[in-house]
Amino acid sequence: MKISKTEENYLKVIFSILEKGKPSASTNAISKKMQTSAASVTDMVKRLAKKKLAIHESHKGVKLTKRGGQIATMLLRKHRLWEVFLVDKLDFLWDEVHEMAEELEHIQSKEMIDRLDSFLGNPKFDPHGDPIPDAEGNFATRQQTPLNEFKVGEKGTVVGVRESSTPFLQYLDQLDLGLGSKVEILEKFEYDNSAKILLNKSKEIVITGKVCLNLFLQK
Amino acid sequence: MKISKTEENYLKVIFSILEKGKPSASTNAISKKMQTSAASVTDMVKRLAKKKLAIHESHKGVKLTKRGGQIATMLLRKHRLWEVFLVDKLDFLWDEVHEMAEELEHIQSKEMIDRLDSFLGNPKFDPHGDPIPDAEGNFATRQQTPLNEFKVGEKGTVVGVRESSTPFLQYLDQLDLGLGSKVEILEKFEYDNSAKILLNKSKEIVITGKVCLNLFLQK
DNA sequence: TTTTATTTTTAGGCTAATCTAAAAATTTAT
DNA sequence: ATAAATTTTTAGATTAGCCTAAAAATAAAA
Repeated sequence: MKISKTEENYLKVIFSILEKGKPSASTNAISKKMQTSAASVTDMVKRLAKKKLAIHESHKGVKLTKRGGQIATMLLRKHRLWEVFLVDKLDFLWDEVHEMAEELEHIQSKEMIDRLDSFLGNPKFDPHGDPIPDAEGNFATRQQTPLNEFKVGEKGTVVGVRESSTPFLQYLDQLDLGLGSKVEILEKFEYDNSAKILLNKSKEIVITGKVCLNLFLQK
Repeated sequence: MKISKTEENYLKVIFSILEKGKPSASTNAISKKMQTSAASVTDMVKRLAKKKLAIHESHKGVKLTKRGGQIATMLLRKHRLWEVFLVDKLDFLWDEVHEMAEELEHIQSKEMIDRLDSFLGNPKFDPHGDPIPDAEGNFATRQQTPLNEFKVGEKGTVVGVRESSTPFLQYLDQLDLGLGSKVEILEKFEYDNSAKILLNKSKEIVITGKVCLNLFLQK
């Protein structure tokens, strides 16, 4: 059975909602992420259910079947491997690759993606620190904590970002605060959740609460 | 103006027909190559004409506008560069890459393809010996002659194939007669256009008229 | 607990790309 | 030059994916 690019995009969005711990993805949540009307979502969800990729109970949101989840996972694998390719081999910056990977992730061949994986040296994380599923769909796990949960005096290394929008990533580049940066918390300001940090043992900077919330560090 | 994948495929097919020296591409010729009905072709050709990508006079076939030709050329560029990537970097065989390249050629970013070009070392020919247009759309030319036009005693190097179907390429692999092979014509048999050749200065083999017709050599 | 607000679904329509069958135009052959 | 064959176009239908507007179901508030 053939799965269209559009269907794949819905599976990805549903997967990303379920991944956040929700028991099911609501029509509205999906329509917001997909930038389509709620009516279109209902349409598509029924089609996915008919293809045994999703489970849909009227007015109760949608879940993915095992197969639906596998497809979504392979899309993440492809997306993230292509991002590594674009950054490592074609020298793009981490904030430039998302759109291209959105297209590349729909290329079919499993053999190709497995070879790409090994060509890239079987990376475990993409340029934003997100884990890359292996050929069987297993994600690497890593002990990581959002910066806002760190206490004064604690140290860590930036290993991921919660959000990978271009403006946020460019802002991090400006701060010189990319993946691999060493951070020590010097002060925390409760009234706006900002913090003063020592960056790479050399530079003291103040970062906002939003940045603290969106950076993942390994202690 | 957005151009769909389907429209791109039509442009490619029309371009390939015009490339063979035809003054215009007929509805029937296009429908055969596209595996669709003639009626669908008429429909699409009108759409392409409305978008100023093609010129269509009823019952007189279709030509491409400058822009239509440019788009087709960029598709060839993308297709052939991806084929080089798949063979040189991911170690696929020359007969395995066509289908994957058919998908990859529709990825948009011009910046990406230019970087891919330089990552691959600006190759001038793809794994089948077909010329790769540069970023401005210029094709490399090369003095090449089909093997059937060679005379007894003449020598040459295989630089291209007229047809790149999987069975033909696999057959060439079996004969050990890939790109770069050195060939000397020992005998020509007129009754069926077959020939006896000395391959790589070491092995004498007989090849059929069809093979002679489909191999391009540089003298 | 009834009213109000929100969410979801249904109904009906649109466009791109396809099809088959039939009509019109062109080409080939007698 | 007219008939026959072929090619091309038109007409009308279909499917996927989308829309808006209205109806139905559920959740929130008074």
